[in-house]
Amino acid sequence: MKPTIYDVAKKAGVSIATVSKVMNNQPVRKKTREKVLEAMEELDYKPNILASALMGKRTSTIGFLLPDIANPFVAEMARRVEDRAHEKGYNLVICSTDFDREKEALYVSLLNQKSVDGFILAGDFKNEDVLKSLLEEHIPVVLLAASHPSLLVNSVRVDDFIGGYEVASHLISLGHKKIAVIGEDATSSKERIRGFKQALQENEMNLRDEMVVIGGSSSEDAELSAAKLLADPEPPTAIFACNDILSMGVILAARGRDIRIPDDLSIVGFDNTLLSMNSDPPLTTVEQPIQDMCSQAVDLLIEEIEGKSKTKQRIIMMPRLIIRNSTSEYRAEDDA
Amino acid sequence: MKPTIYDVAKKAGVSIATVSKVMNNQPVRKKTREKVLEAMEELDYKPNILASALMGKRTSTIGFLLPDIANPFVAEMARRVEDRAHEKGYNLVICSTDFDREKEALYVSLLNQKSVDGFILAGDFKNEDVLKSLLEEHIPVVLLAASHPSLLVNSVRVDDFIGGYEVASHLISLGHKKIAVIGEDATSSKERIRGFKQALQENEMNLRDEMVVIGGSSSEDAELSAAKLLADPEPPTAIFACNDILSMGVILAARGRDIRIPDDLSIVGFDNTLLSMNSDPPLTTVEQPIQDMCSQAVDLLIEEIEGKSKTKQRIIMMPRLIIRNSTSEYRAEDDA
DNA sequence: ATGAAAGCGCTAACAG
DNA sequence: CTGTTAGCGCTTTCAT
Repeated sequence: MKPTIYDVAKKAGVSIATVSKVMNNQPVRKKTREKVLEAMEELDYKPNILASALMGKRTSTIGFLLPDIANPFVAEMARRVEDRAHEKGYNLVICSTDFDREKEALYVSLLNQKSVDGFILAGDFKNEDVLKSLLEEHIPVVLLAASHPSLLVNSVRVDDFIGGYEVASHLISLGHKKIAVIGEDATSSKERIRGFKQALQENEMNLRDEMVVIGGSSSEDAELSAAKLLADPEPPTAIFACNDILSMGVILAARGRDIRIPDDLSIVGFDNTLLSMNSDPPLTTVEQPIQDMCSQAVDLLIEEIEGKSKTKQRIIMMPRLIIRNSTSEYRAEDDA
Repeated sequence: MKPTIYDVAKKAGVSIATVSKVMNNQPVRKKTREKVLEAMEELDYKPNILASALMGKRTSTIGFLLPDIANPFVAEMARRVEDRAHEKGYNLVICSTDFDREKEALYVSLLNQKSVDGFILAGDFKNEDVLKSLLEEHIPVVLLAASHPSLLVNSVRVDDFIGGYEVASHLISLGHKKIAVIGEDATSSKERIRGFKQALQENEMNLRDEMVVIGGSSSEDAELSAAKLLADPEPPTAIFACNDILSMGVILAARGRDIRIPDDLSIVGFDNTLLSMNSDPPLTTVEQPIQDMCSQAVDLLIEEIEGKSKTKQRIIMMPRLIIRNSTSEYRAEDDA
C-alpha cells in the first residue's frame, strides 16, 4: 500500500499531528522538521489530497466549462488557462457543454460533488439559474470570453463591440456598400454585430435585416447561410462572419458558386485562429488577446479561491484587426 | 451546509448504513428504500464523492495526458474521449505535457494523489519509467494514438505504417520522383516514414537521407525545414509532412518562394484536421478514425477500471487517404 | 433487513 | 513545540 501519514510519523518517531504540521508549514522545531522530511523522502510519501480535502482543504482543481473543446479557439484558450492554472498548482477538469443548459447544470453539479475549488465558464453560459446559485453559494466563478450585465461576477472578455466596429470600418474604407453578417446565437456575436452596425450608421449606411443571419455554430451552418445570402439577386460584396469557423463555411459557399475571394467577395472572420492563418485565402480577422485574457481569468479565480479576493471585476480587453487577403477594395463590375 | 448522509438518515428515520445501502443498491426493504429516496429528494442530497473515494470507491475521474490541447487534432480527440467518458459517467482532467518527461512525471504523480481512476496517455509518452511504474502499480492505463512494442499495455492507434505507405503510393502514381519528408520526433512520424519508404522501395525508388528531416512539432519548424529543402538546387516536387500542422508550414514556405501548389510542388499531410479542409489549397491528407479510436480507448480503460477487464489489447485501425487539391501529376518543366 | 461502530487519511483544536 | 483526540462523509463488517 501507499504510505500514509502514519507511516511517516512512525518512521520519523513523531506523531501524525507533527507530520501534518510540517506539511502545512506550521511551527515545528527545525530538527524535528528535518526528521519528518527525511522520512517522507525515504518513503516517497505523497499526501492523499482527497483526505485533506475532506477536512475542508482545497482540491486544487478547477472546473472549466466551455462550449466545445474541439473548437480551435476554445482549445487555445484551454491551453492558456491550463498553463496558468498549472503555474499556480491547479489542475483542470474540462467539460464541453455545447451551449446546452442541461449539460451545464449536470456538469456543475457533478463537479461540485467532486469538490472543485471553483469554475471558469467560457463563452455564453446559458443556464442563468445555475450561475446564480453558484454565486449564492459563494462558489468562486469567473466568466471567460463572456460577461453578465447584471450579475456581480468576475469576468474577462474582449470588447466585441469594438471588434465589430473595426471590421465594419475596414470594409467601409474598402468601399463596400452591400454587406452581410453571419453570426451564432451568442452574446459575443450579437455585440460584434451591434458594433458593426454602429460603424455603418456613422457612415450613413444601414444593414437590412435580411442581410444579418444568426444561425448555428458550425462551419456547415454558415455555409448554408452564406449560400442563401449569395443567391440573392443583388448579393453582398462583403460578409462578416462572427468567428473564423463560420468564415470557413462562407469561403466554401463562395467557392461552390465560383465566387472569387476577395475579388468578388470580401470575407472577415474573428478570433485569429490557426484556421484563419492557413485558409484559402488567408483570412482578414480580429485577434483576441487570448493569453492575457486567460491568465487574468485564472488569476481572478484563484484569488477568490484563496480568499485574497478584492472586489469583483469585469475586465475588458481590446481586440486587434488583422488584415490578410480575404478582403479587398470593392470594384463595381457588371458580370451580366 | 450541504446535506450529508446523516441528514438524510435522520429525515428518513433510519441509520446512515441504510442510506448508504440504498445508494449502493444493496438489499433494502422496498418501503425503507422509498423513504430514503424521498428524503434524499427533499434535501436535494448529493453524496460527497471525496468521502466515498476515501473508502476505496472510484472517483469517476480519468487523467488524460496529451501533448498539447491547442493542437486541433488533439483537441478533437479530447472531445471524442470526453463524450465517451461522459456517457459512462466519468470526467476528464486534462494535462498538456509537450512531450516533456518532467511534466509527464509531475502530472501523473499529481493526478495519482488526486486518486484518478486511470490514465489515457495520448501520443508518444516519453517517460517510460513512469509508464512502467503505472503498470506495476496496476493503475489502469491506455495509450491512445500510440502503442508500446514491449510493454503489456492497452493501446489504440491507427496504422501509421500503412498511412505512410498510402501517401507514397499516391505520390508515385502521380509520377513524382523527387520526394521529401518532414516529420516530428515521435514514433508516429517514424512509422509513417517507414511505410513511406517501403512503398518507394517497392517501386525501386529511394529516399535520400537529406530528403527526410525530423524536427519540431510546430508549423514554424516545418516552414524552416521546408525552406531548406526547397532551396536545394534540385528541389523535391513533392513533400510529405507527417501531420497537417507541419503541412501548413510547408505551404507557407512554398508560398514564400513563389512555388505554386500543386503545380510546382505537391504536399500531403496527415490527420485530416479542420486545417487541411480549409487550407490554401485544400490539403491531400490521411484521415484517422478518431471517433472509433477514442471510444475504444475509453472503453478499454473503463473496463479495466471497473474490473471487467479481459486481456490487454493493442487495437490498430486503418487510415484513409483523402485526396484534395494539394497534389497533382508531376510534369517535367524547365523554368530556366 | 437494519443498525452500531470502526476506519479511510488527513486536519485542527486542545492539552501538556 | 509536540501529542492526543475528535471528527470530515462515507462504506463496511458484524451483530441483532
